[in-house]
Formats: sequence, C-alpha cells, structure tokens
Amino acid sequence: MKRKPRHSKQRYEARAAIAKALAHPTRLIILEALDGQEMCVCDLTDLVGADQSTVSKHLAVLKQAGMVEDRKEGVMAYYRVKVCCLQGFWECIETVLAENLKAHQAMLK
Amino acid sequence: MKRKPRHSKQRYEARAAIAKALAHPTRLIILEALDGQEMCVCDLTDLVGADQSTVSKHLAVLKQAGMVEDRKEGVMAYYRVKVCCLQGFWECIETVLAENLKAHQAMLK
DNA sequence: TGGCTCTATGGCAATTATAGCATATATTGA
DNA sequence: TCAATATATGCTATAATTGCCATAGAGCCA
Repeated sequence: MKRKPRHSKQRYEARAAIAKALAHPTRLIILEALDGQEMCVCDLTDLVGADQSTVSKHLAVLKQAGMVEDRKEGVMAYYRVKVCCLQGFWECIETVLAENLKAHQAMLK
Repeated sequence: MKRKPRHSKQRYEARAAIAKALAHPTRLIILEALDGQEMCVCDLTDLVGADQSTVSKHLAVLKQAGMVEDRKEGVMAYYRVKVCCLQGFWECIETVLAENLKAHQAMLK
C-alpha cells in the first residue's frame, strides 16, 4: 500500500527538533537530574562534568525545544523540567534497548 | 540538592542513540508510514521524495537503532516497525509542540 | 567602587550527519 | 546469458553539532 505523509514537512521538522533535543547523553543526564526538582547551572555543571559554558549551551537547547524552563534568582539560574511526558520516553527507550540487547545476544548463538 | 548521574555514561549514550534515530524528519515520516504495515524501499522512496540511496540510509539508521526490521522477498526489501511504544513518542512530542505554541502565542500579546 | 561569583555568548576547531551521484550486488525474466 | 529492476554502499561536498576557551554581563558584598 502506498501512502502520503499525513502531515506537513514543517510538522515533521518540528517533531524532529524535539527528538533532536533529546539526542545527546549530556542532555539526558540533565533531564533526568531535573526530574521532580529544579537545579542551578552550577550544580548541573558539577553533575555532568563538562565546562560550564557547555552545560549552559545544552540547557539553551533544551529550553529552546521547550523541555525545560528557568528561573533567575539573583545571580543564579534554576532550571526545571517543563513537560510531563518524559517518563514515557525513558520507558520506551529502555524497552528498545532491552529488545536490542536480546536480539544481539540471540545473534551470538 | 546535588545529584550524581543514576546510570553509566554508556547507558546515556545508548539512550541518546535511540533518540538520535528519531531526530530526523524523513525518518519520522518513514516510521509513521510503517505504522501497522510493512512497505518496500521503493514505496518509501516515493513517499519521502528523496533519492533512493538516501532513503536506504535512513532505513539503515532506523534498523541499527532497532526501530525497524526488514524482510527480503526476491529483489524487494520490506521494512516494518519493530517497537511497540512509538505511539507514546508521538503523543509526547505533540504535547510539547502544543505547549510551545501556546507559550509562543502568549508571548506575542 | 572593586572584586568575586554565576551564567550566557562569541568564536574557533574538530567531529559527525546528510544528500545525491555513481556504482556494486542480487534477483528476476526474456 | 543479458537486460531490467530493487536495494545497498562508496564517495564527496556541504551543513550541523559539539566542546572548550575567552569574555561579557549581572548581581552580590565588603
């Protein structure tokens, strides 16, 4: 059966942009750390062990994608998760990883 | 509160690799088209309107990530979705997009 | 005011991703 | 066998991503 894309090119690009924001290990660490709490850039920098400017840029990517929002308090910037559906992401990704592992092990036999 | 990453670096890289496979509009079109049915490369090529080799490479990316699997029948290759949790992905992404749109509209006022 | 801290940004180099062309491989059928 | 079709793979040019350094801006406090 042949098909046409159901949505516009722009729609798929917007969707891909969201997925792209999730497509970096450091940003996944950040999102997980922000699960249920806010943290400042300095603590996130300690957490991921990269340069502060690098962390700041990752946070900008997440913010641009609408995944997090920030709050300024004095000189500090506190970030928190803005979306509620990340749990489903993690579960799905873990499912895929488990499947891949299983398939890989089966292939070794 | 300070935190340490809950998982290993490799774990986050593996997760990011899955997300990365979803981070391209063409691959999203393909996955959506393969929702509930298998399709050959030729029809997918028509669908996305790119070079056949480009589509083949996108399919290789999705296959490598474990999102799709293929079946060879004669000279044809039929691909189908291998994971069951994509619906949650689409819904979450649409939720984020809707939130972003709302926030953007609010900002224009 | 001046120094200190925290965060964001500009710039650059290195790496990675992407697209299409050309081509290789494999299957089918005349 | 030969031609035609479907798919996969090198290859190259281009674009995007990433990390860190240097630095700018802003708040805080002596």
